[in-house]
Amino acid sequence: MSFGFELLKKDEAGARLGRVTTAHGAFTTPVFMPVGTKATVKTMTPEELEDTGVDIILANTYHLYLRPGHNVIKDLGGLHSFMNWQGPILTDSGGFQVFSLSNLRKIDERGVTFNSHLDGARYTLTPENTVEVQEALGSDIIMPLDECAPSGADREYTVRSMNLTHRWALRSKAAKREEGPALFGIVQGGMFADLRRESAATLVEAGFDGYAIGGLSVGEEKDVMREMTYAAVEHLPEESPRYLMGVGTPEDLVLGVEAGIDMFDCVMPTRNARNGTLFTSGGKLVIKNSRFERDPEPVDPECACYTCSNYSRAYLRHLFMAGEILAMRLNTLHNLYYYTALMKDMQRAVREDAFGDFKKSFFGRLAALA
RNA sequence: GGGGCCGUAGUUAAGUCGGUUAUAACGCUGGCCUGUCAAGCCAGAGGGCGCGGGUUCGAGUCCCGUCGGCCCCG
Repeated sequence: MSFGFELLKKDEAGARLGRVTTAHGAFTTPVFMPVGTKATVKTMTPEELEDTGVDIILANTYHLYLRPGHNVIKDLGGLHSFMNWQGPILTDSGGFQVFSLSNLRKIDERGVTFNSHLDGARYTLTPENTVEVQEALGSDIIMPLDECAPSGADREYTVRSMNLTHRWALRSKAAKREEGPALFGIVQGGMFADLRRESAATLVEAGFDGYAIGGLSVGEEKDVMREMTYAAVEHLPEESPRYLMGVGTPEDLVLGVEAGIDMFDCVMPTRNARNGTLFTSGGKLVIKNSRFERDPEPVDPECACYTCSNYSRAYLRHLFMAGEILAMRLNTLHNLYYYTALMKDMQRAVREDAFGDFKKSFFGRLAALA
Protein backbone atom coordinates (compact mmCIF):
# COMPACT_ATOMS: atom_id res chain seq x y z
CA MET A 1 0.00 0.00 0.00
CA SER A 2 1.30 3.42 -0.91
CA PHE A 3 -0.32 5.35 1.90
CA GLY A 4 1.80 7.23 4.36
CA PHE A 5 1.90 10.14 6.75
CA GLU A 6 4.86 12.13 7.87
CA LEU A 7 4.58 14.62 10.70
CA LEU A 8 6.91 17.44 9.67
CA LYS A 9 6.38 19.80 12.54
CA LYS A 10 4.29 20.44 15.60
CA ASP A 11 4.08 23.68 17.52
CA GLU A 12 3.78 24.03 21.28
CA ALA A 13 0.00 24.47 21.14
CA GLY A 14 -0.48 21.34 19.07
CA ALA A 15 -0.90 22.63 15.51
CA ARG A 16 0.74 20.26 13.04
CA LEU A 17 2.36 20.39 9.63
CA GLY A 18 2.41 17.09 7.81
CA ARG A 19 2.57 15.28 4.53
CA VAL A 20 0.18 12.59 3.37
CA THR A 21 1.14 10.27 0.53
CA THR A 22 -1.45 8.32 -1.45
CA ALA A 23 -1.58 6.24 -4.60
CA HIS A 24 -2.59 9.38 -6.45
CA GLY A 25 -0.06 11.82 -5.11
CA ALA A 26 0.88 13.59 -1.92
CA PHE A 27 -0.40 16.68 -0.18
CA THR A 28 0.59 18.87 2.72
CA THR A 29 -1.53 19.11 5.84
CA PRO A 30 -3.49 20.73 7.36
CA VAL A 31 -5.68 20.34 4.32
CA PHE A 32 -9.25 21.12 3.37
CA MET A 33 -11.10 18.63 1.16
CA PRO A 34 -13.98 20.02 -0.90
CA VAL A 35 -17.01 17.77 -1.03
CA GLY A 36 -17.81 16.18 -4.38
CA THR A 37 -20.59 13.87 -3.31
CA LYS A 38 -21.69 12.65 -6.73
CA ALA A 39 -18.25 12.56 -8.33
CA THR A 40 -18.20 16.28 -8.94
CA VAL A 41 -17.47 19.28 -6.79
CA LYS A 42 -20.58 21.07 -7.92
CA THR A 43 -19.98 23.60 -10.72
CA MET A 44 -16.20 23.08 -10.89
CA THR A 45 -14.11 21.16 -13.40
CA PRO A 46 -11.11 19.27 -12.01
CA GLU A 47 -8.83 21.75 -13.78
CA GLU A 48 -10.54 24.62 -11.98
CA LEU A 49 -10.19 22.80 -8.67
CA GLU A 50 -6.49 22.40 -9.28
CA ASP A 51 -6.17 26.08 -10.17
CA THR A 52 -7.81 27.12 -6.91
CA GLY A 53 -5.30 25.05 -4.97
CA VAL A 54 -7.37 21.99 -4.14
CA ASP A 55 -5.24 18.93 -3.30
CA ILE A 56 -7.76 16.22 -2.45
CA ILE A 57 -11.49 15.85 -2.84
CA LEU A 58 -14.17 13.80 -1.16
CA ALA A 59 -16.86 11.68 -2.79
CA ASN A 60 -19.72 9.69 -1.33
CA THR A 61 -20.23 5.93 -1.33
CA TYR A 62 -23.97 6.09 -0.71
CA HIS A 63 -24.70 8.42 -3.61
CA LEU A 64 -22.43 6.72 -6.13
CA TYR A 65 -23.66 3.28 -5.11
CA LEU A 66 -27.20 4.42 -5.92
CA ARG A 67 -26.24 6.23 -9.08
CA PRO A 68 -24.60 5.41 -11.39
CA GLY A 69 -23.55 2.31 -9.40
CA HIS A 70 -20.03 1.42 -8.31
CA ASN A 71 -19.70 -1.30 -10.93
CA VAL A 72 -20.37 1.19 -13.71
CA ILE A 73 -17.58 3.37 -12.38
CA LYS A 74 -15.31 0.38 -11.89
CA ASP A 75 -15.87 -0.75 -15.47
CA LEU A 76 -14.99 2.73 -16.67
CA GLY A 77 -11.63 2.57 -14.94
CA GLY A 78 -12.50 3.86 -11.47
CA LEU A 79 -13.50 7.18 -10.03
CA HIS A 80 -10.32 9.03 -10.97
CA SER A 81 -10.65 8.17 -14.62
CA PHE A 82 -14.44 8.51 -14.58
CA MET A 83 -14.44 12.08 -13.30
CA ASN A 84 -11.05 13.07 -14.67
CA TRP A 85 -9.54 13.96 -11.30
CA GLN A 86 -6.07 12.49 -10.98
CA GLY A 87 -5.38 13.68 -7.44
CA PRO A 88 -6.18 11.88 -4.20
CA ILE A 89 -9.80 11.00 -3.42
CA LEU A 90 -11.30 10.19 -0.05
CA THR A 91 -14.68 8.51 -0.01
CA ASP A 92 -17.13 8.76 2.82
CA SER A 93 -18.91 5.56 3.70
CA GLY A 94 -22.52 6.67 3.79
CA GLY A 95 -22.34 6.83 7.57
CA PHE A 96 -23.41 10.44 7.51
CA GLN A 97 -26.49 9.48 5.52
CA VAL A 98 -27.43 7.22 8.43
CA PHE A 99 -27.79 10.50 10.25
CA SER A 100 -29.02 12.89 7.57
CA LEU A 101 -31.52 10.45 6.06
CA SER A 102 -32.62 9.11 9.42
CA ASN A 103 -36.26 9.08 8.35
CA LEU A 104 -35.40 6.72 5.50
CA ARG A 105 -33.36 4.07 7.29
CA LYS A 106 -33.18 1.32 9.86
CA ILE A 107 -30.05 0.30 11.77
CA ASP A 108 -29.18 -3.13 13.10
CA GLU A 109 -26.06 -5.13 13.83
CA ARG A 110 -25.68 -6.12 10.23
CA GLY A 111 -25.71 -2.60 8.84
CA VAL A 112 -28.09 0.08 7.66
CA THR A 113 -31.14 -0.49 5.50
CA PHE A 114 -32.14 2.53 3.47
CA ASN A 115 -35.01 3.51 1.32
CA SER A 116 -33.31 5.33 -1.51
CA HIS A 117 -34.01 9.06 -1.48
CA LEU A 118 -34.13 8.82 -5.29
CA ASP A 119 -36.79 6.18 -5.87
CA GLY A 120 -37.59 4.60 -2.52
CA ALA A 121 -35.98 1.27 -3.38
CA ARG A 122 -34.68 -0.60 -0.35
CA TYR A 123 -31.10 -1.80 0.02
CA THR A 124 -28.60 -2.42 2.77
CA LEU A 125 -25.20 -0.92 3.48
CA THR A 126 -22.98 -3.13 5.60
CA PRO A 127 -19.42 -2.55 6.75
CA GLU A 128 -18.34 -5.19 4.25
CA ASN A 129 -20.17 -3.99 1.16
CA THR A 130 -19.28 -0.40 1.97
CA VAL A 131 -15.59 -1.32 1.81
CA GLU A 132 -16.20 -3.30 -1.35
CA VAL A 133 -17.95 -0.38 -3.04
CA GLN A 134 -15.20 2.06 -2.07
CA GLU A 135 -12.54 -0.31 -3.35
CA ALA A 136 -14.44 -0.66 -6.61
CA LEU A 137 -14.50 3.10 -6.91
CA GLY A 138 -10.74 3.15 -6.58
CA SER A 139 -10.71 5.57 -3.68
CA ASP A 140 -7.39 6.40 -2.03
CA ILE A 141 -8.72 6.77 1.49
CA ILE A 142 -11.87 4.97 2.52
CA MET A 143 -14.05 5.37 5.57
CA PRO A 144 -15.81 2.58 7.45
CA LEU A 145 -19.56 2.57 7.91
CA ASP A 146 -20.39 4.28 11.20
CA GLU A 147 -23.33 5.69 13.02
CA CYS A 148 -23.31 9.44 13.37
CA ALA A 149 -25.58 9.86 16.37
CA PRO A 150 -27.71 12.97 16.76
CA SER A 151 -26.40 15.67 19.11
CA GLY A 152 -29.19 15.18 21.60
CA ALA A 153 -28.54 11.44 22.02
CA ASP A 154 -28.42 10.33 25.64
CA ARG A 155 -25.57 8.37 27.16
CA GLU A 156 -27.21 4.99 26.87
CA TYR A 157 -27.96 5.44 23.19
CA THR A 158 -24.52 6.91 22.56
CA VAL A 159 -22.68 4.01 24.21
CA ARG A 160 -24.63 1.48 22.20
CA SER A 161 -24.12 3.44 18.99
CA MET A 162 -20.41 3.89 19.65
CA ASN A 163 -19.85 0.22 20.33
CA LEU A 164 -21.72 -0.70 17.17
CA THR A 165 -19.51 1.72 15.25
CA HIS A 166 -16.44 0.04 16.76
CA ARG A 167 -17.62 -3.42 15.73
CA TRP A 168 -18.34 -2.13 12.26
CA ALA A 169 -14.85 -0.59 12.12
CA LEU A 170 -13.26 -3.96 12.89
CA ARG A 171 -15.42 -5.69 10.29
CA SER A 172 -14.43 -3.04 7.76
CA LYS A 173 -10.79 -3.62 8.51
CA ALA A 174 -11.22 -7.36 8.09
CA ALA A 175 -13.07 -6.87 4.80
CA LYS A 176 -10.45 -4.64 3.24
CA ARG A 177 -8.03 -6.03 0.68
CA GLU A 178 -4.42 -6.16 1.83
CA GLU A 179 -3.17 -3.95 -0.97
CA GLY A 180 -6.29 -1.80 -0.95
CA PRO A 181 -6.76 1.84 -0.06
CA ALA A 182 -6.03 3.43 3.30
CA LEU A 183 -8.75 2.87 5.89
CA PHE A 184 -9.41 5.36 8.69
CA GLY A 185 -11.14 4.64 11.98
CA ILE A 186 -13.94 6.97 13.05
CA VAL A 187 -14.09 8.15 16.64
CA GLN A 188 -17.64 8.55 17.91
CA GLY A 189 -18.92 8.97 21.47
CA GLY A 190 -21.42 11.76 21.04
CA MET A 191 -21.11 14.67 23.42
CA PHE A 192 -19.46 12.67 26.20
CA ALA A 193 -15.76 13.38 26.64
CA ASP A 194 -15.00 10.09 28.36
CA LEU A 195 -16.70 8.16 25.54
CA ARG A 196 -14.69 10.14 23.01
CA ARG A 197 -11.51 9.08 24.79
CA GLU A 198 -12.69 5.50 25.00
CA SER A 199 -13.61 5.47 21.33
CA ALA A 200 -10.24 6.86 20.27
CA ALA A 201 -8.35 4.39 22.45
CA THR A 202 -10.37 1.44 21.17
CA LEU A 203 -9.75 2.31 17.54
CA VAL A 204 -6.06 3.01 18.06
CA GLU A 205 -5.65 -0.36 19.67
CA ALA A 206 -7.15 -1.99 16.60
CA GLY A 207 -4.91 0.10 14.37
CA PHE A 208 -5.99 2.15 11.37
CA ASP A 209 -4.16 4.18 8.73
CA GLY A 210 -5.61 7.37 10.10
CA TYR A 211 -8.24 8.53 12.55
CA ALA A 212 -11.32 10.56 11.92
CA ILE A 213 -13.48 12.31 14.46
CA GLY A 214 -17.10 11.98 13.45
CA GLY A 215 -20.43 12.98 14.86
CA LEU A 216 -19.49 16.60 15.53
CA SER A 217 -20.94 19.83 14.16
CA VAL A 218 -24.36 18.24 14.29
CA GLY A 219 -25.95 21.09 16.21
CA GLU A 220 -23.99 21.14 19.46
CA GLU A 221 -22.46 24.27 20.99
CA LYS A 222 -19.07 25.37 19.72
CA ASP A 223 -17.32 24.80 23.02
CA VAL A 224 -18.74 21.28 23.21
CA MET A 225 -17.37 20.56 19.75
CA ARG A 226 -13.97 21.80 20.87
CA GLU A 227 -14.04 19.78 24.05
CA MET A 228 -14.96 16.60 22.14
CA THR A 229 -12.23 17.25 19.60
CA TYR A 230 -9.60 17.62 22.29
CA ALA A 231 -10.85 14.57 24.15
CA ALA A 232 -10.43 12.43 21.03
CA VAL A 233 -7.13 13.92 19.85
CA GLU A 234 -5.61 13.30 23.24
CA HIS A 235 -5.68 9.56 22.55
CA LEU A 236 -4.67 9.61 18.91
CA PRO A 237 -1.11 8.75 17.87
CA GLU A 238 1.18 11.53 16.68
CA GLU A 239 2.28 9.52 13.67
CA SER A 240 -1.16 9.14 12.10
CA PRO A 241 -3.27 11.71 10.26
CA ARG A 242 -6.34 13.08 12.02
CA TYR A 243 -9.45 14.03 10.17
CA LEU A 244 -12.26 16.12 11.66
CA MET A 245 -15.27 15.12 9.60
CA GLY A 246 -17.71 17.67 8.26
CA VAL A 247 -16.04 20.73 9.72
CA GLY A 248 -16.53 23.56 9.06
CA THR A 249 -16.51 27.31 9.14
CA PRO A 250 -13.20 29.16 8.67
CA GLU A 251 -13.14 29.77 12.42
CA ASP A 252 -13.68 26.05 13.05
CA LEU A 253 -10.76 25.22 10.77
CA VAL A 254 -8.37 27.50 12.60
CA LEU A 255 -9.42 26.13 15.98
CA GLY A 256 -9.28 22.60 14.59
CA VAL A 257 -5.72 23.02 13.37
CA GLU A 258 -4.79 24.40 16.77
CA ALA A 259 -6.28 21.24 18.27
CA GLY A 260 -3.97 19.13 16.13
CA ILE A 261 -6.30 18.21 13.26
CA ASP A 262 -4.74 17.54 9.85
CA MET A 263 -7.70 17.07 7.52
CA PHE A 264 -11.12 18.65 7.15
CA ASP A 265 -14.04 18.45 4.77
CA CYS A 266 -17.23 20.45 4.62
CA VAL A 267 -19.95 21.39 2.18
CA MET A 268 -19.91 24.91 3.53
CA PRO A 269 -17.75 26.70 0.95
CA THR A 270 -19.50 25.05 -1.99
CA ARG A 271 -23.07 25.00 -0.73
CA ASN A 272 -22.93 28.52 0.68
CA ALA A 273 -21.48 29.73 -2.60
CA ARG A 274 -24.50 28.37 -4.43
CA ASN A 275 -26.77 29.97 -1.86
CA GLY A 276 -25.17 33.39 -2.07
CA THR A 277 -22.81 33.53 0.92
CA LEU A 278 -19.13 34.26 0.32
CA PHE A 279 -16.23 33.97 2.75
CA THR A 280 -13.75 36.81 2.95
CA SER A 281 -10.86 37.98 5.11
CA GLY A 282 -13.44 40.26 6.73
CA GLY A 283 -15.98 37.54 7.44
CA LYS A 284 -19.09 36.35 5.65
CA LEU A 285 -20.59 38.40 2.87
CA VAL A 286 -24.09 37.72 1.58
CA ILE A 287 -23.74 38.71 -2.04
CA LYS A 288 -27.49 38.88 -2.63
CA ASN A 289 -27.90 41.79 -0.20
CA SER A 290 -29.23 44.91 -1.89
CA ARG A 291 -26.35 46.98 -0.53
CA PHE A 292 -24.13 45.45 -3.23
CA GLU A 293 -26.36 46.53 -6.10
CA ARG A 294 -23.92 49.23 -7.22
CA ASP A 295 -20.75 48.07 -5.47
CA PRO A 296 -17.85 48.07 -7.94
CA GLU A 297 -15.42 46.43 -5.49
CA PRO A 298 -14.34 42.79 -5.70
CA VAL A 299 -15.77 40.39 -3.13
CA ASP A 300 -12.55 40.49 -1.14
CA PRO A 301 -10.00 43.15 -2.14
CA GLU A 302 -7.27 41.00 -0.60
CA CYS A 303 -8.20 37.89 -2.55
CA ALA A 304 -6.21 36.81 -5.60
CA CYS A 305 -8.77 34.39 -7.02
CA TYR A 306 -10.13 34.55 -10.55
CA THR A 307 -13.49 35.86 -9.35
CA CYS A 308 -12.03 38.65 -7.27
CA SER A 309 -9.52 39.53 -9.98
CA ASN A 310 -12.17 40.07 -12.61
CA TYR A 311 -15.63 40.77 -11.24
CA SER A 312 -17.40 43.27 -9.00
CA ARG A 313 -19.77 42.56 -6.15
CA ALA A 314 -22.44 44.33 -8.20
CA TYR A 315 -21.97 41.92 -11.10
CA LEU A 316 -21.93 38.85 -8.85
CA ARG A 317 -25.09 40.07 -7.13
CA HIS A 318 -26.72 40.63 -10.49
CA LEU A 319 -25.80 37.14 -11.67
CA PHE A 320 -27.11 35.63 -8.46
CA MET A 321 -30.40 37.55 -8.50
CA ALA A 322 -30.86 36.63 -12.14
CA GLY A 323 -30.38 32.97 -11.30
CA GLU A 324 -27.48 32.66 -13.69
CA ILE A 325 -25.35 29.52 -13.50
CA LEU A 326 -22.19 31.60 -13.67
CA ALA A 327 -23.01 33.07 -10.26
CA MET A 328 -22.68 29.64 -8.66
CA ARG A 329 -19.46 28.94 -10.52
CA LEU A 330 -17.76 32.22 -9.67
CA ASN A 331 -18.97 32.05 -6.06
CA THR A 332 -17.79 28.46 -5.62
CA LEU A 333 -14.46 29.28 -7.15
CA HIS A 334 -13.97 32.15 -4.74
CA ASN A 335 -15.01 30.23 -1.64
CA LEU A 336 -12.79 27.28 -2.47
CA TYR A 337 -9.90 29.61 -3.12
CA TYR A 338 -10.52 31.26 0.24
CA TYR A 339 -10.58 27.90 2.04
CA THR A 340 -7.48 26.50 0.36
CA ALA A 341 -5.60 29.77 0.87
CA LEU A 342 -6.55 29.70 4.53
CA MET A 343 -5.10 26.20 4.86
CA LYS A 344 -1.89 27.21 3.08
CA ASP A 345 -1.59 30.21 5.38
CA MET A 346 -1.88 27.89 8.36
CA GLN A 347 0.69 25.48 6.91
CA ARG A 348 3.09 28.39 6.52
CA ALA A 349 2.36 29.66 10.02
CA VAL A 350 3.15 26.28 11.59
CA ARG A 351 6.27 25.93 9.46
CA GLU A 352 7.45 29.34 10.64
CA ASP A 353 6.53 28.76 14.28
CA ALA A 354 3.97 31.52 14.00
CA PHE A 355 0.63 29.77 14.37
CA GLY A 356 -0.20 31.63 17.59
CA ASP A 357 0.30 34.95 15.84
CA PHE A 358 -1.69 33.75 12.86
CA LYS A 359 -4.62 32.77 15.02
CA LYS A 360 -4.53 36.06 16.87
CA SER A 361 -4.57 38.12 13.70
CA PHE A 362 -7.21 35.89 12.07
CA PHE A 363 -9.70 36.35 14.89
CA GLY A 364 -8.61 39.94 15.49
CA ARG A 365 -9.49 40.84 11.94
CA LEU A 366 -12.91 39.18 12.13
CA ALA A 367 -13.65 41.00 15.37
CA ALA A 368 -12.45 44.34 14.00
CA LEU A 369 -14.59 44.10 10.87
CA ALA A 370 -17.65 42.64 12.56
C1' G B 1 -76.80 51.25 -31.04
C1' G B 2 -77.53 46.37 -28.12
C1' G B 3 -75.44 42.51 -25.04
C1' G B 4 -71.60 40.22 -22.13
C1' C B 5 -66.89 39.56 -19.42
C1' C B 6 -62.94 41.55 -16.50
C1' G B 7 -60.52 45.39 -13.07
C1' U B 8 -58.00 42.35 -5.62
C1' A B 9 -49.95 43.28 -3.05
C1' G B 10 -44.66 45.05 -7.83
C1' U B 11 -46.73 40.84 -11.21
C1' U B 12 -50.19 36.74 -12.17
C1' A B 13 -54.17 35.00 -9.93
C1' A B 14 -57.88 32.69 -5.65
C1' G B 15 -61.59 34.63 -2.76
C1' U B 16 -67.96 29.54 -1.54
C1' C B 17 -74.82 31.32 -0.12
C1' G B 18 -72.28 38.79 2.03
C1' G B 19 -69.55 37.24 8.27
C1' U B 20 -62.96 37.58 12.64
C1' U B 21 -56.94 41.09 11.47
C1' A B 22 -58.31 39.74 2.49
C1' U B 23 -55.18 34.26 0.31
C1' A B 24 -51.27 32.02 -2.85
C1' A B 25 -47.33 31.87 -6.15
C1' C B 26 -43.50 34.62 -8.20
C1' G B 27 -40.77 39.05 -7.18
C1' C B 28 -38.60 42.09 -3.19
C1' U B 29 -35.99 42.47 1.90
C1' G B 30 -33.33 39.92 5.73
C1' G B 31 -31.43 35.56 8.06
C1' C B 32 -29.70 30.54 7.86
C1' C B 33 -26.70 26.55 5.70
C1' U B 34 -20.76 22.25 9.09
C1' G B 35 -18.64 13.57 6.65
C1' U B 36 -24.61 17.60 0.28
C1' C B 37 -32.14 14.41 -0.09
C1' A B 38 -29.58 21.41 -0.48
C1' A B 39 -29.07 26.49 -7.61
C1' G B 40 -31.85 24.88 -0.76
C1' C B 41 -34.51 26.36 3.84
C1' C B 42 -36.81 29.97 7.19
C1' A B 43 -38.78 34.61 8.18
C1' G B 44 -40.48 39.54 6.92
C1' A B 45 -42.38 43.79 4.34
C1' G B 46 -46.09 44.97 0.92
C1' G B 47 -52.81 45.63 -0.83
C1' G B 48 -58.03 47.21 1.89
C1' C B 49 -60.13 45.04 -3.26
C1' G B 50 -60.58 50.90 -10.27
C1' C B 51 -63.61 55.19 -8.57
C1' G B 52 -68.41 57.35 -6.42
C1' G B 53 -72.92 56.30 -4.25
C1' G B 54 -76.55 52.78 -2.15
C1' U B 55 -78.69 48.31 0.50
C1' U B 56 -77.27 45.79 5.12
C1' C B 57 -75.73 44.96 11.97
C1' G B 58 -71.84 43.81 8.31
C1' A B 59 -69.84 44.57 1.21
C1' G B 60 -63.94 42.31 -2.38
C1' U B 61 -68.68 39.64 -2.66
C1' C B 62 -75.49 42.43 -3.80
C1' C B 63 -77.66 47.11 -6.47
C1' C B 64 -76.97 51.88 -9.29
C1' G B 65 -73.71 55.12 -11.69
C1' U B 66 -68.96 56.03 -13.65
C1' C B 67 -63.85 55.19 -15.65
C1' G B 68 -60.57 51.70 -18.05
C1' G B 69 -59.66 47.07 -20.84
C1' C B 70 -61.52 43.00 -23.74
C1' C B 71 -65.24 40.16 -26.52
C1' C B 72 -69.84 39.23 -29.29
C1' C B 73 -74.15 40.97 -32.16
C1' G B 74 -75.79 44.89 -35.33
